[in-house]
Amino acid sequence: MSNTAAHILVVDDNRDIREQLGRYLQKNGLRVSLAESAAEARKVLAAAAIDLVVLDVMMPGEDGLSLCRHLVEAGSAPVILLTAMAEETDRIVGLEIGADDYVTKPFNPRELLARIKAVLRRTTSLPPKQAKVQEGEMLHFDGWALNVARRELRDANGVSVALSSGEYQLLLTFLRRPGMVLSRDQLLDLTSGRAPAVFDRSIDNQVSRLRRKIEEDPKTPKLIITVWGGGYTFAGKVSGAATQ
Amino acid sequence: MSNTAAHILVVDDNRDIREQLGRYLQKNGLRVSLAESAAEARKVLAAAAIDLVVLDVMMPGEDGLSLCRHLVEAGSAPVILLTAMAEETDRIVGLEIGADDYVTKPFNPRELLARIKAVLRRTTSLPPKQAKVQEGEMLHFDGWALNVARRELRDANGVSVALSSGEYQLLLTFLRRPGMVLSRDQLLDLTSGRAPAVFDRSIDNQVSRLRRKIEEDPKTPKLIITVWGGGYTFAGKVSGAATQ
DNA sequence: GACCGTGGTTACATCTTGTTACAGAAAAGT
DNA sequence: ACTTTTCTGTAACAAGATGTAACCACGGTC
Repeated sequence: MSNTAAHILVVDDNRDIREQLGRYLQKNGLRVSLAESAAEARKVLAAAAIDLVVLDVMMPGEDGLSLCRHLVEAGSAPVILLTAMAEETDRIVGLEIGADDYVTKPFNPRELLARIKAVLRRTTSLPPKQAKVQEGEMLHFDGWALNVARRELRDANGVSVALSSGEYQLLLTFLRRPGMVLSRDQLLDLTSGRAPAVFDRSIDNQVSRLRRKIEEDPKTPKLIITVWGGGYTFAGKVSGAATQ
Repeated sequence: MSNTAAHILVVDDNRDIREQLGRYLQKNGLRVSLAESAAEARKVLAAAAIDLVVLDVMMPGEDGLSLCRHLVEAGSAPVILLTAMAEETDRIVGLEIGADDYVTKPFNPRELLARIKAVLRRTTSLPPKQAKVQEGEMLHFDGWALNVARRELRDANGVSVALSSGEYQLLLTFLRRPGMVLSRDQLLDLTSGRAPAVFDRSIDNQVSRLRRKIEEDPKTPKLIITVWGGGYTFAGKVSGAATQ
């Protein structure tokens, strides 16, 4: 869980609701931004790191559902829908589109807060893209030391080993998620943000190249372990891990 | 995302609800297990890889909320609560405890399905059951030592024996449930999450392969014992057993 | 433009795992 | 006890996944 308060964006065309809700959330320890339209919301999203969006479905101009779909597809932030309609259809549509939750108006702010926290708990339990690099952050594993800011890897004797940016990115991705099995698609997304091609073997190759540099015996890897049919996992002990 | 259907556990003391819901979910491509009490649910959870639990809050015996709390704390599986009460208090309590969502009875199965999918989408985006492997967790049995984090098996002399992913997974499954008789279907589910094929002998083969590596005399196994007509059981003494 | 490092693609050897087949073992039937 | 049926062990095979060398395109340098 992050040590800084989560940043919530409230999108609602009704000023009263928007501001009252904003105050309530702020009072409960959250950082809050407000937007009165989908267009304004997009601007905020582009300019700030938003952890969660509370979104009114019914708004003039661009529909809330459309913005919701966009957010989900882009994976930018989890969404809780506000809907004035008690009709199931709309709520279900919202969830099917991929909203993380919804609340019907009129809503109890305490309930909305609980739902926000529930969604955040799931969402932030595993970091999204990549956290910002701490100043001078060092990651140690199996005798190696990675200086994150300098992108420099040194062995137990302090000898520097050059990493290409792809190798660095891959290693960092592993070190931030030790013990977790990451699929090739996830690795591709996390290292380069690229979508997988049909027969994409680029990750396999990067893994092979990285192993050649950090494994004692690349033929029997002890650090980057293959999970057959699943991907790869980093099996080494990582210390100085970033609290992300 | 997994390539196999998600496995849902429905816990409700009302037989009609339980079975109707089970059928509905199954018809919609999910694998389903049923339990009529919290106690039964715990058994199923120990014996199968459950991806999500749909849980009635009000049940005789152990309260649903108590089981829910346990599940959330252990990180075993996400939970959707079923509550008969429309009262906000209970719903909020459920969310505050850490349930991933709730649905009030009487519920629309289609909505529940949408919610299940929404929760699974979040949950499976990064592997779930993957519970936190204890740092340096070691499992010892019959002179062997399995380092869980490193996926490394060593014999009494410290000689490392290479295990394939499947063998490791199978061994871990046994070690976590010593003395318990596990059917082939359960083992298949627990090791790979796969549903059994019609004449599925893959587990037999994996057992055979694992025996070849860890049994002194694979012809007369002492550790992985066949239960005729029942499955297999691990007969060795396991120490350093994990909280699972 | 030649040179170089990087990283994706291709190709092929190798490894892993599920399937099949058949022999043997255990239970059930007679 | 003998036969039949069912289940299990495992060798052999095949499909699919992975490791990696080799190749090539691209962008940056000099």
